[in-house]
Amino acid sequence: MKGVTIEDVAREAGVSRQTVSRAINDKGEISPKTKAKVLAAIQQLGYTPNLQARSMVTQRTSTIGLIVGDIANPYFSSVARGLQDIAGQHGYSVFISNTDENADVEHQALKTMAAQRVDGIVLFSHELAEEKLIAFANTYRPIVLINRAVTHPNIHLMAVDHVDGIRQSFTHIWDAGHRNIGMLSPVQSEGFKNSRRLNAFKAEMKQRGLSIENKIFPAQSTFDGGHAAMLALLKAQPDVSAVICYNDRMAIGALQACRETGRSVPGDISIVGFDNIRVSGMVTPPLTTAAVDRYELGRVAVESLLKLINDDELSLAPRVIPMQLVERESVTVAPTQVLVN
Amino acid sequence: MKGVTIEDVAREAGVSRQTVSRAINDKGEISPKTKAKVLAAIQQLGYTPNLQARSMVTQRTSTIGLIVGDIANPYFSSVARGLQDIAGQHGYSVFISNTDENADVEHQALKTMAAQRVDGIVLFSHELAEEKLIAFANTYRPIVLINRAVTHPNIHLMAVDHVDGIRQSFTHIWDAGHRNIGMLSPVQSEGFKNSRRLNAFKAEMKQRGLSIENKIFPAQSTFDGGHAAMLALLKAQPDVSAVICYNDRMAIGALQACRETGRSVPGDISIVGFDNIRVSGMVTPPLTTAAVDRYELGRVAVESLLKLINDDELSLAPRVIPMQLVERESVTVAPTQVLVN
DNA sequence: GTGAAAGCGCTAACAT
DNA sequence: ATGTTAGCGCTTTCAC
Repeated sequence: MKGVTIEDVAREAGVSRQTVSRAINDKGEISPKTKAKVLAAIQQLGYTPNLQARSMVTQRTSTIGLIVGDIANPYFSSVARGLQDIAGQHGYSVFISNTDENADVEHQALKTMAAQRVDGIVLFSHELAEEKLIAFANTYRPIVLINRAVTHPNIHLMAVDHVDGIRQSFTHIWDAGHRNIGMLSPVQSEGFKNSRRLNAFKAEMKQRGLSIENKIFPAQSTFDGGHAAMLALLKAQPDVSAVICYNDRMAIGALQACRETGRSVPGDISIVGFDNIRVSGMVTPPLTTAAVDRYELGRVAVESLLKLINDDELSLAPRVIPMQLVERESVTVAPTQVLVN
Repeated sequence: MKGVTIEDVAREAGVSRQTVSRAINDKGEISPKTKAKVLAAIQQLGYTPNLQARSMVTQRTSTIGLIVGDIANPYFSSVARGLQDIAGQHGYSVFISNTDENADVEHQALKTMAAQRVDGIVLFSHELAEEKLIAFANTYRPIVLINRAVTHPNIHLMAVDHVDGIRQSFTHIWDAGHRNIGMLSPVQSEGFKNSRRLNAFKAEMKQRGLSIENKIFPAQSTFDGGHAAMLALLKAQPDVSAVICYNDRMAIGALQACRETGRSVPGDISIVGFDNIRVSGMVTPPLTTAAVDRYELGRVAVESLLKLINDDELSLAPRVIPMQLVERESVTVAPTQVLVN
């Protein structure tokens, strides 16, 4: 970087540094004439204000941090895009950091953002211990925390309504007449104790008087996992007529399992995914799935963050982001089902 | 942010600011005892060094910029991930900015990065006028420019070998006995004058003595575009036996077109994609396609960038990133072809 | 309307 | 081994 400073501009324009500063920031009175002179000098020297130096005095960096599990995951990258667009419109640059959902890495990412003095942080965190998150929030503000409930004055909560997503999916297949319903769920792990989606499924089943006995098949939440779990479900429940999957990757694996075992989707079995990943519209049959507008999520997250940044006292109520069911072709009415209700 | 500074730590530990600095940066002699004392004070106060302030004096921000077309595009997000991982290992944070391949936005992104005083920039740029890029490079260094040839001492060139990718694809289907070969290409536009992939295809055809007359069908480089172009190709060349597509999205659209018109892939027609996007392994049939290791690309790009950052004098020779053909199931030997050669 | 002085938080260079 | 001085590039405050 060529080291042209405000001093150089001042000399070139024959004014003081302050005058240059005034010309740049358009505040404080300055005669149009000198302003033009300064601007010309800036142009000629190719001067770019040093934001770092500015932030030393303004205590604002015009920078925000986004911490995600993995930017290569389309879910996060869409959120990132929405966030960046709005941030950019407001003159903010954004740092992005990946955690792979590892507690230590999450902690480290937070510290780095703080060291960079970002003006605010949008955080996806599953693994970092609550007390550490709170300890951090005690020294930093504001944080927009997504899909996790940690109460703290410096943390603004925002969550996608997964429960409602499952409810919509369930209602959709229920209304199509399905009664023998299964679910492909993830395996419960250390850092993943309670799946809101699984619990929502259980609640829906219970509410309709359906037993969940032998209806829930856990596996890795991947294509292969979905494939294996579907095979298991098919074996245990040959008559299953509709399956709700934890996510689209599992659903696509399930599609594959159906194909291999000679079942037609949705002819023999209806399948519903969750997430609406890019592939979902391209598989055969195109997948019906519950979706969040991820770009919108990113947008909403920064907008709140920006408000929080601009008002130290502000505290926002937790915000719920709705889901919608994207109806494609993997669900149809139950074939020869006797409607019980 | 709680404003605890090096001064506070110094007071707490009963030493000078400089001593605190020494304890933090582990350089310059310092007695283990005082160092421990300082570290304790840091711990107690929850002090985080202000990187902005540090960079004012070191003239280094520990920050790099990545400018891509669209982070929501899996291609770029994978590159980003590779880049971030390596950058992170070296203590660098990364700013990411999207351009949507718009010249003005690209220019703006560059200026913003410069204003943030990032230590280096990895740039994907198609649209920015060459003279503007050069003008920028005159004031900023280093830049790693990917997939575009602009010669400048401050710009290090890095390009994926698309020509070789097409060559491999072509050779693959040629060796499988195909002779009636078509291509689905993008439409030539303002900012997109010469497709290296299309030119490579033409070259391969010519070299084998094949005419390109009525064999190249342009469309939007999307799923729908591929679908439409394939329909057109099928109409013009009912006997086409293999098709090379500009990218996987077009290839998947082509798959769909084949399905609709009752052609089996690869039974009747072999199809080759380009890019190896995530979906490609999941469609039916799984797509044979030319791939770059995108994570690797990001990795290699930062590694060069870091070298350049650490040596003002260094200048690196242009670097070519190889492609590999990922052989899946959309290509098979030509059915009833008379081998001419 | 413009300039001079002070200082943001830190480290490099030079004392001690 | 530790402290003191100066200054990075900018804006804020207060003179003029």
